[in-house]
Amino acid sequence: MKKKIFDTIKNELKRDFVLEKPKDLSFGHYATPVAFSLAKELRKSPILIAQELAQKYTKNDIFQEVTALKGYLNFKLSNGFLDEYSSWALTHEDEFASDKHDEKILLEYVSANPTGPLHIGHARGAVIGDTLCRLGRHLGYDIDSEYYVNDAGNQIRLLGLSIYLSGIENVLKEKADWPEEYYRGEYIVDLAKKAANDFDENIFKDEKNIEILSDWGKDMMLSLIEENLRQIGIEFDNFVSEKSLYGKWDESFAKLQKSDKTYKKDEKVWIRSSDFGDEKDRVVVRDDGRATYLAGDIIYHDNKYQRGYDRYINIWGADHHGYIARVKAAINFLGYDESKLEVILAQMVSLLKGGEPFKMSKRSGNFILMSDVVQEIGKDALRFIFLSKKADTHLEFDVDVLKKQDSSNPIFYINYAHARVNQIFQKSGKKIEDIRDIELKDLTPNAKNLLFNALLLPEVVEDAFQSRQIQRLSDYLVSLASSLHKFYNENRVVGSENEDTYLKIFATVALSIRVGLKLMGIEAKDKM
RNA sequence: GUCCCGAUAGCUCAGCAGGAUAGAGCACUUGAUUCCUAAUCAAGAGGUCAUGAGUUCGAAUCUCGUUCGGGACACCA
Repeated sequence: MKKKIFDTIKNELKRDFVLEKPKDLSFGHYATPVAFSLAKELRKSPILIAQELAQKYTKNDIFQEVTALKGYLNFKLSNGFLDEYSSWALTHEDEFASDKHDEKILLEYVSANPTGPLHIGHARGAVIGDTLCRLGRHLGYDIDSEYYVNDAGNQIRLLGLSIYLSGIENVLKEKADWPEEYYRGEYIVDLAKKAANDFDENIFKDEKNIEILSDWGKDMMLSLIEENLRQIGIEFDNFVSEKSLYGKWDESFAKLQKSDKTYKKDEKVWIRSSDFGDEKDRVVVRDDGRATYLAGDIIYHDNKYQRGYDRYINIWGADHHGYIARVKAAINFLGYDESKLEVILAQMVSLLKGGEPFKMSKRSGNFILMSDVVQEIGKDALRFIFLSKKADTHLEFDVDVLKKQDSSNPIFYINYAHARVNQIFQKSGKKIEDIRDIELKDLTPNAKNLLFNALLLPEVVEDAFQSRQIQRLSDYLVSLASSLHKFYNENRVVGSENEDTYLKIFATVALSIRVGLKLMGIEAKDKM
């Protein structure tokens, strides 16, 4: 809708301009302050310019009225335009708010270490990533989602060791000698017991078995993580194992060396990441010849770029921010365009319940499990809360609020609007097919504005994806639901002379809510 | 010390490449139900947009400084 209007206006204007929505719909549906920027060039008052411009749009099917007010140019859409669009949308639900784009995107998210179940912080990145994926695909982007599995290195050995020691204590009932760092938490004990069952108790009697337990534990954790993800409606296209890429190190390393951005110092190999704003250069190969953790990411990104996407999006926890510069540097040194990589940082989450804040820490064992929160408030509420706040702000929320069944709980409020429309249709005894092609006549300003709001979904979806600001979609749905509730309270639908007209508008509202929620991974309810 | 993110109503947060009178929800006060679910709606009250300067027709929004809060600063992954 916006695109069409933009083009129509541009046809006359023949220059770039900003199209915005006025604060108050009584001004118009769209507006532009273009006269202000023209004022300087033309050396005329913006008020006059706006008046002259408004004249140009008198003959037009899309606009009912174009007016100039205090220098602003306001466009009021015609009933016919909105009506036609509404009819189309109601018969093309799957295509509504969709689009076509050519870009191929690789979206990497979650990528939590397979050393424990997902905690609430992981869930935020997971939900944001999954929703971006849904939005992008609906808009016609070709997106692959990917989970990078850190299945090599110390933390995996630490997992095996933790299971091993836990087995000694909890299965063999002997005293174990715990090192300073190890994984805590119930799940380690569970793993130890399961290991005793799957293998044999004797596995805890020889330190050589730690390696076996590491590998086995990693697999167990990965399938637990996949199960956690399924709980909130997330499935990945690919899982890429860090370990499996290690064989390619020589190849990637050779590319790096060609760039003359590597050098040897103190028997180690460094990359000049400080050229890219990193605090200092980083070691990629230690003096004993072993590659560092960064090497893993270098191979992985080499691998990603070899697969030839137009754009790469990584969603990382905020604690990884220091990593962006060095990974981008490495990508550049490998000979690729690092600007194709976009990193979204998901900030920390604090959870409240009864006013008590929890801090989470993966190592300490007192982190909040995502699955516990899902159990408390359900998948939909969890998804919604993460999608209703900007990724880059710290988020604090109270689980008790999301359990409430009233307007303080936004997901409930939206669903209620959707269910309400459904109930009204049932009362009226009509179906969408009965009213979707009728002509809307004599629309009151309020009815027209409600319809207009419902038809905004496509541009909101586009904007939410392009700007990676998903909260714009959730905000929109809340305000659309609010408009519906308001209209419902002011107007009787069933039995009124406007019944069909209102049903059609309501159906359009419900359509936007349903499609919008679906893109957020939430199924709209027909009944509360 | 360096870097990243933030600071908007009592609380939790929006504010869309600067634009019309600063928004929502919660909480608070008041009102609406013989009628489609009042699980809702309406009205009221509540703000020096942390702070100082700059840019310009115009700043919550852009730039710089300051203050406060959170986080990150491994040859660990």
